[in-house]
Amino acid sequence: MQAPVHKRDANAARARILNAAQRAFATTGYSHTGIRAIAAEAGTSSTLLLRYYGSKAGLFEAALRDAMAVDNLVAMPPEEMAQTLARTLREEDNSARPMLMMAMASGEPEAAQIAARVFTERSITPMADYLGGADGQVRALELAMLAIGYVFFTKHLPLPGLAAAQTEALDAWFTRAVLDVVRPG
Amino acid sequence: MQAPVHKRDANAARARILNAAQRAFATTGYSHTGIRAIAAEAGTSSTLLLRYYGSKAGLFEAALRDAMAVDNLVAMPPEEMAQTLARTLREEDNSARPMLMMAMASGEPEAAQIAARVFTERSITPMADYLGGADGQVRALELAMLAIGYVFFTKHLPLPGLAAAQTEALDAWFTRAVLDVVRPG
DNA sequence: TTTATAAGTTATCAACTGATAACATCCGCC
DNA sequence: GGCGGATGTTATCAGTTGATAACTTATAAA
Repeated sequence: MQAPVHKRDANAARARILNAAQRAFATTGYSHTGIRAIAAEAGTSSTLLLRYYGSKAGLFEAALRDAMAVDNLVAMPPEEMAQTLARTLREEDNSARPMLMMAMASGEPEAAQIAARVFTERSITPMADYLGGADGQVRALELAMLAIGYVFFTKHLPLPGLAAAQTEALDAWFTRAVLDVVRPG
Repeated sequence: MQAPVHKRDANAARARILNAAQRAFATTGYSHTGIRAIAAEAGTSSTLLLRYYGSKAGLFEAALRDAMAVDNLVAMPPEEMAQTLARTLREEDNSARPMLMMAMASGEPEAAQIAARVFTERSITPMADYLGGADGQVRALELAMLAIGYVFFTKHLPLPGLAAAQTEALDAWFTRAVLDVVRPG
């Protein structure tokens, strides 16, 4: 047999696969990302990937669930939370990754259903609890709409002719809109 | 040969194909919509479809370009325009169709590039001209972000546990946000 | 009436996809 | 020390996809 590149370590392999999947799904989309490509990037084979995660959809769910977390956000005071949410979504690609995965996968019926469920569990619900009140869930959804819209047109779709000055203005508008939702009135 | 269902009429066939494509792309997505399925729904064959539109991507571009138009909107006074934009996006499925097609197709590199180009030409630019001023384009993009976000979570992704009362509250917020962009200050 | 061409069909290809079966090998436990 | 399960690999399948070639038939102009 061909000498294995990595030492035998199932946990490490699982982690490598999960990481490769997150990157791939967020950049190439769902149906255009083959399990062979993910496995290759993780330095293993598609068969092993399937053994660990059951199916491509299972891997997608695991990858999305792992990437999506608002724990650090809901530990901050409201104003700081809003600022941080807007800033991380603007600057760090990793923060926008779950949103990108959702947007990318929303075209595939199977993946879209998974995305909706995971997003509700891991983002909407905790954020609604954090915002509190009778309209907590509605406001969490408003944040989700803003976030998807912003990520969609800044990171996801390569809009031709989007100048830097416009990006700055959009950033300012987005931050203001998030603040208005978090701290209404 | 089998008796043709329709009389020979190239224009009619083209139109049937375009219509079927718009419906299919907006509901099933891009990669999950086969040209065979579109052709069948149009009562013809995939070969004819390809002869008329060159390729699947070509058909997608034609369908999107045909569906996407803001002519009626930019003929209204601002306040009415905002109200109409929000209302049609809320109520009529046909109005949200271009947005759905964009959201669905954004996961496929090829289709996403087409969508970005067509959307810029047919929506962003005319809307920017309509809004006018130095920040016209930025405000047009803000509207686009709001629209995509709203459509995404109300029509596109089937979020489990989204009650009617919440939908109403979201509609109100969305309408208000659109108005704030169109008529700032 | 003849004929060129547009309109439409059937058959088929080559590539890729997710998934499965069968096989090889390393490592911990008794 | 050897045995069994976990870890990993290769080969292969069956289905689907977009696209093309080759073939028919209706229609409109000369």
